[in-house]
Amino acid sequence: MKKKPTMQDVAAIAGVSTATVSNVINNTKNVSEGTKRKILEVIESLDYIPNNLAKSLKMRDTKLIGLLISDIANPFFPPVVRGIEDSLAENGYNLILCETNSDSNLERENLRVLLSRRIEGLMVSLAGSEESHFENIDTPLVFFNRVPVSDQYNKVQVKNFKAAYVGTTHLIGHDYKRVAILAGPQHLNVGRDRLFGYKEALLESGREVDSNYISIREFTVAEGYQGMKELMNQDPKPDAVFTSNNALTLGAFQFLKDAGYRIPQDIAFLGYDDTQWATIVDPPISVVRYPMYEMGQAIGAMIIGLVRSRGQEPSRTIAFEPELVVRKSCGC
Amino acid sequence: MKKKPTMQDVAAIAGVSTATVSNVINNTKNVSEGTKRKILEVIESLDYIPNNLAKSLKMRDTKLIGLLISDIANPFFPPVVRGIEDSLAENGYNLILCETNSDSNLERENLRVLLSRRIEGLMVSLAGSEESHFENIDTPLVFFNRVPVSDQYNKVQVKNFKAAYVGTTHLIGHDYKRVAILAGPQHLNVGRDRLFGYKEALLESGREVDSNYISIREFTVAEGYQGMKELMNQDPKPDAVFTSNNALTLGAFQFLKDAGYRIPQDIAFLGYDDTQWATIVDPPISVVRYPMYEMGQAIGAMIIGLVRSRGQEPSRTIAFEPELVVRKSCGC
DNA sequence: CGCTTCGTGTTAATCGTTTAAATCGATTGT
DNA sequence: ACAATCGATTTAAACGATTAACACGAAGCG
Repeated sequence: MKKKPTMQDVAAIAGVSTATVSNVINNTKNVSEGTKRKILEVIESLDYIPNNLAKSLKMRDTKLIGLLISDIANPFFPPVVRGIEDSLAENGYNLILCETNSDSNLERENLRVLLSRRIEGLMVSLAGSEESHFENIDTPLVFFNRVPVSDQYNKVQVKNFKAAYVGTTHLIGHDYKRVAILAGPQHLNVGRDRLFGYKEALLESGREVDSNYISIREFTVAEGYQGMKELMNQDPKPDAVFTSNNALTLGAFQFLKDAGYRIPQDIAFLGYDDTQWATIVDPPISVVRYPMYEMGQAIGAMIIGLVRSRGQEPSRTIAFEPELVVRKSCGC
Repeated sequence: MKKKPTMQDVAAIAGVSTATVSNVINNTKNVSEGTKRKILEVIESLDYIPNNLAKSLKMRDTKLIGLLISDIANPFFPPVVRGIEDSLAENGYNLILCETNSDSNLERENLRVLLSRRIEGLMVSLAGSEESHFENIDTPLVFFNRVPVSDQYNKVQVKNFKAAYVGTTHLIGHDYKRVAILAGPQHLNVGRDRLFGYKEALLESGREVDSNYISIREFTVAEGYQGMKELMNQDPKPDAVFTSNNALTLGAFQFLKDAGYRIPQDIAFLGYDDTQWATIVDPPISVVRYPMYEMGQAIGAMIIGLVRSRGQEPSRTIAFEPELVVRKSCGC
């Protein structure tokens, strides 16, 4: 692990100054063919690779963007991150990934580290309802997925309200009488908005909102399983259910299978977020879904735009439309 | 987006030298209570965050580790990356993520960028069979998943041969007569080794290797679908199949469902890599699986170890054992 | 009293780049 | 013939931290 060669070394061997070396590397000034060739030879022979730390320090840019999410193993994130990465790579930026495990304290710590690394922009899916640590940072910021309410921020969202509204309306439209929902934590925008959408759909079609058919749960598979079980303990049982998150969908479906319920005869089922498995299970699951890869691209493009415009632009919000994919698990 | 305060600023306002400021920040020398408090106050009031670029430049370390994979959206990676991240975070390192899209040229380019960022270590799942660009880099290096053959490198692998061997043996043991395999690209170690394991299992139990029951495919869902279709066109049809990768598993299962085959009556099915959906489909799929999160942790721990020991240690290989999870899709 | 020791702080060089300003021949125009 | 111009290159000052070496007054000691 010997010391890496520097621009000094290259310059000395080539018999020129570092300024000239810098100029051939960056094509920033005319350098005569002769010396240029000589320098390139030396670079090659030394395996010289410029030190970007020094460059960044001097230039005050790092081409580094931070990503702060709860858990990459949550199936929602991978396609989104892929889109982000593609978008950043296209523009010569690199991604530095931090996971918060949905812990706001970890989030705050990671934020400090990222800022000390002088990231040029940051993309965040909030860990929890705490968001004060983002208040006065002067680095371009884009929230996505779990976003703060304040509209002083840039956001890339999905239309959570609409997703639940459309899903629930579809179930009502197919004449299910007792439509239940597995809802998420109410301190998260994604939890709240989806529940509102569900309620609104019921009210608009003249139904009553019956709290017995609302189960508020953490976004985990185990909670989905348990929540579904409790919903099926109601009397009368619900005849349709909307599960408002991918983990809840998985858990709920699991329970219904285990307990021997027939879908959609005993209960109609509408899930959240698509996966290739959704078409394979029996019956294929209807879902409300979003174009995750495209969302990722949009997030990446937005942060790049902000970096380029030095954060001068007013805050924007992009909201993606939900798509209802009807398969066999509910009326069609 | 005003200029960020520097240590100079802090020092000037607090009426001390930068040396002293540095010393209170890093707890590296005795500083009297009074001045320490004063300095901390100034830091607080300025929202001063140290510039890690400068620190890294001077200290010659970045606490940055690179990760080079083909595609985070491949379901194999997320749990592994989670394990890696946890392991790195525990030791104060950050992760910089690059995707190669299985393109060796992109891989080489990304490698250069990462090296110029002076990452302290690099973890790689190879893009293809080209690996020469890793030959002379003097940065600690760990390969995983898709690894080079040479044992001059550090690797965290799975026992690919054994996985296929155990799986195939299980199928043979349950008296299936015509065991087929959906195998992967033969220029990748993971493709080759799994096919070898399959063949070896057949030979050892006195069976013949029949190339009609071997379909060599790219690792994609579409190829799995197509490959399974062709296998079922053989006469006589195979009565069992081992799909040697998660995407192939998905595609093959999809085809069998679509075509109306009954599992395991018409054909026994053994998949690769576990997912929560595997227990939900009908019938629940038997699989050969690995502890992905733990593998990630091991990868992270290994690279940290190498960084700490300055790469003095001899090359090591850790190989994880496959686990056979028997569900309803094949003899049990 | 003179000498060492100790606790606090400061000075200034350094890490590896970039770049404005300066330098230096050679060429050009009149 | 002489100033002006031009192209190629060098000089040297940043960027924002760390840290060895040093400075200085107070305290300890025989």
